[in-house]
Amino acid sequence: MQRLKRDFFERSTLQVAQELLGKIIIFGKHKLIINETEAYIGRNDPACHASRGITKRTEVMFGPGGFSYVYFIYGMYHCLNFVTEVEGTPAAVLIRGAKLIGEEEINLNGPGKLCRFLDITKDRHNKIDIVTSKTFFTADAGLTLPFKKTPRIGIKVATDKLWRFIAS
DNA sequence: ACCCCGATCGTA
DNA sequence: ACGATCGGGGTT
Repeated sequence: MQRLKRDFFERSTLQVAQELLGKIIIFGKHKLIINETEAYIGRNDPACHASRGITKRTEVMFGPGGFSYVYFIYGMYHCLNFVTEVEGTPAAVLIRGAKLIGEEEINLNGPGKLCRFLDITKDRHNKIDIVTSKTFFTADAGLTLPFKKTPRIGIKVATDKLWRFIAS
């Protein structure tokens, strides 16, 4: 198991989003395999929070890759992203689905469900450097999963982009 | 201070 | 197909 370093995240967001499939998230005592992701890329992607400029919420996306971006949505749910690209290029990969390893193999399909299960909140888990954290990080277990590309879910713009990647 | 909308989910 | 539920961000 090789921990993912800064240079893994500071690359093309589409590349990172695809390669994150099959990678491992270590979150405290939990281990999960990522099986669904979406890419949100910069100022010209109207679905990307960062396309409306830098705010308190989105500032982490403008920083270096390898940080968590956790936001609150619909008054009830949190969503987990990993920031990609180098500092100054705001982009991130939304973790839409993952499967627990070891313990009961629950499929956490949906970004809200994933965060609810792991009790991830923006107050505690936004802007964490997952390249250096000892309790929240990602790793390569040598697994590559075949996947399909589809439009992103739950957005009303840029639905022509096939930027959702789901293990198949 | 006010208003509209949202990278969701469970139920119908 | 729809409602729950409230923070974020833009506007006044």
